[in-house]
Amino acid sequence: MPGMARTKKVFEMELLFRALADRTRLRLISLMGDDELCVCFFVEILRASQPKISRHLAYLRRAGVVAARREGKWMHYRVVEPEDPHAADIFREVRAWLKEDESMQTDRERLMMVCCAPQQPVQLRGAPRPARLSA
Amino acid sequence: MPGMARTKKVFEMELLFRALADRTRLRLISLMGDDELCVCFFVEILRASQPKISRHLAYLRRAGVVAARREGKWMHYRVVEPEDPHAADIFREVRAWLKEDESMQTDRERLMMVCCAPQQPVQLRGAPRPARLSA
DNA sequence: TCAATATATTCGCCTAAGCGAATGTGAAAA
DNA sequence: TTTTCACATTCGCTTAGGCGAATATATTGA
Repeated sequence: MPGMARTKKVFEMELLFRALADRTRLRLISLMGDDELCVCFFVEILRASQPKISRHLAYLRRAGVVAARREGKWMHYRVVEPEDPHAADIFREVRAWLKEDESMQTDRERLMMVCCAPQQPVQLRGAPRPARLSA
Repeated sequence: MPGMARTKKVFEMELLFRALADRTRLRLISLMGDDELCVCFFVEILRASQPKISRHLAYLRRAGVVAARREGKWMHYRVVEPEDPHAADIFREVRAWLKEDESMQTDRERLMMVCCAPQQPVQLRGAPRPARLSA
């Protein structure tokens, strides 16, 4: 039924924009960048409660914007490009925007500081560090 | 205070995405295209109640996505490009996406049919036709 | 001045969704 | 096997926002 497909496309647009319409979720997407990141880092950097972070990550997962991978006790989240080419274009623009935003840069700088510090904060002892930042 | 400015930017992102996170509002933006359009046409084409259309147009106006101009009894709405260059890029991508969406194309075809018809529907007698379509 | 027209706003109801607090779950460690 | 750790989910509450119905407002025409 072609009517269904049309409706579905617009629904996916709405889904994407709803996912992007929240400051916490924008910060999560910005922190992931092009790498995987462990949940405990989001909690540490955003200084938000763990359930709050988990709920927003679940929201992003349901919207198809991120994917999760389990590694032992830890969950790693990464950004997923939308299949629709237009959606992918828009999503790329959004991430470029986030890269230039000052408050998002501050978050990422804090992430670098935490990852590269000789001594991890108590919450993060033993947590798997993001690949690119730990090199 | 630089902290304010940072927060404001992200808030404007959220505002834009919330404005885009609704099917009716996407249809309104798509119908405006690059022209002004009179409210009565939105009501006619979307086959929605006049208060519903007005409320969504007010929402878009508050979000800074459209502007309104009065001409006698009629109100004309048009799309406004965001000031922020990244926001403008994203908004352009969204409108390009809308142009390629089938259901949005159907709306615009209906608009052309109504505007170019020799006899306007009862609701639209005397309504000012959009500039480019009435030529 | 009064009625008609085009549009905007308000009201009451309902759902989506945000938050903190508490609780559940799966994997590793003890 | 029990405990601990990392994370997910649920619950109760609150707000944003969508809708139809009714009403308000602004402009024009009679």
